[in-house]
Amino acid sequence: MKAKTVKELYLDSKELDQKQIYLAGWVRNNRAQKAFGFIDLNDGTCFETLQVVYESETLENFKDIQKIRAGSSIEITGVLVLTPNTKQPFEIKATSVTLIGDSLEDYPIQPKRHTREFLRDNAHLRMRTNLFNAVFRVRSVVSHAIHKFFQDQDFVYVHAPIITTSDAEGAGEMFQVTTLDIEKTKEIDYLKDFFTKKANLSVSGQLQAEAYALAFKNVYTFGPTFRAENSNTKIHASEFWMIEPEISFADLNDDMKLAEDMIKYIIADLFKRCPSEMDFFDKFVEKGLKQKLQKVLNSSFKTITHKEAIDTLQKANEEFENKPKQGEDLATEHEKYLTKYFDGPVFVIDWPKNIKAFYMRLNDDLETVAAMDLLVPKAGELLGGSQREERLDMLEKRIKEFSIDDKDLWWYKDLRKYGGCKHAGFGMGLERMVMYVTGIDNIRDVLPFPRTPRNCEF
RNA sequence: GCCUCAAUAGCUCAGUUGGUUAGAGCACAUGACUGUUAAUCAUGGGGUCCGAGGUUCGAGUCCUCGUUGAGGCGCCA
Repeated sequence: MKAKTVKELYLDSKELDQKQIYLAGWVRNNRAQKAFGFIDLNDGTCFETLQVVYESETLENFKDIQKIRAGSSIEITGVLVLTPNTKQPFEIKATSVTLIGDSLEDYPIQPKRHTREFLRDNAHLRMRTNLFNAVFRVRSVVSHAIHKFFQDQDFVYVHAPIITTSDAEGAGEMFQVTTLDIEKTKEIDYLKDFFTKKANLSVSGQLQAEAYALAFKNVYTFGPTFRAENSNTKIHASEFWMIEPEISFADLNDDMKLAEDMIKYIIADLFKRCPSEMDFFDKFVEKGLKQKLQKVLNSSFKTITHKEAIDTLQKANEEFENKPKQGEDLATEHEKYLTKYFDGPVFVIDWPKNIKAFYMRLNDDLETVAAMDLLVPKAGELLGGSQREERLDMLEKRIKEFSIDDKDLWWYKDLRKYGGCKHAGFGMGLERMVMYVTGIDNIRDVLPFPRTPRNCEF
């Protein structure tokens, strides 16, 4: 008999009524009574569990089945029975239950509430809980939705290099990559290192994506990103996944439109494909989550300039620890106020040129750059992007202003010499998107095995 | 990197002003129970009170240092 999955049973329960079923999975809970008992079985194919009923009359090994502990893997055959008057729409009346892999007495995942911290310490087991099962299925579905969104519009998926010798990306501290024996090397000579120069893990694939955009028109990257900052917050990790689309013959408005369309596409797809998971988050993680996301789907994102943002903050009847000032960066408390004030995602555009990266296009006021940050509650800066400086003379001027060593940027400047055009792009942290749509407020709980300062277990 | 807080049974926690043998619920084991669904009930086993030092007649409790974790800020996606 071909094995069924729990998901298939839920999809076809009416047709399968009274049919013999074979399937395998893991025991979430086992409630044994004198002459019968109930097993909640999850096989990983969907959020729901399947209730298996076993009875002493029909099962020779009834006494053994009663003792099967949570976490054990089992194989069962039985008859599907519709049960419209109970909590679950159907169940399986077992004709055989076989223990495949026992779960020892000290199994950490019990049918009870655990703290997120404890489950983080058990990252190899935590996806067996309702919460993390839902989180990591959603992470997968969001990733797929992102690919669909771009591929359906003929964007080319570019695998940006993970090792780079360019130090000019300017997006943060980098992890060094070397084959030198650092325990034995006293004076470091990079000419003797693997790449004959100092190499690091990439903090962004953007510069390389620009090169591909100027051949394929529209491209995106989607891959791991590494940041070595000693950053201890709920929204930072040392290893995370980033999506970086880059679009040619496009300006900042096109860029913002793309970001907004993408976010709405992801949310709509999630509602369609993960209704059980979204119900669970709405009920147990963030009350009102679904309504919040529904509202995002049905409204246009707000846009304000950096100057207007500071004005709003200065007029606010609120004591900020960091006083908002024109020409200066927004502090976390400012971002939080703005998202609350606008009650939804808000683009902040036209940032002072000195606090943004060298490659961002200078606006006609010569004071601001065509940059945008999309702020959302919980995840903070969900994505950030800009129109790129396509004018070679302006770019070189900006590189000088930032005192950047541009010897590694020759190829990047070439892109302005040979068929350059206006282009734009943004970078979105996948984890921040997953946080936003699930209501989970710690990035360590949306990464399969999170890497943060002092933590590289598993 | 800075600041604040925390660490007691496998898990979640209580533990009074420093005072006898450190408790509860869940989990686990044994038993009871004819429809449970975080089942229920009874009985039982289970402790390096984070580590090292110190104060004291006496430390889970007070002090110092360390480790780990959490929250906030900074940096960023």
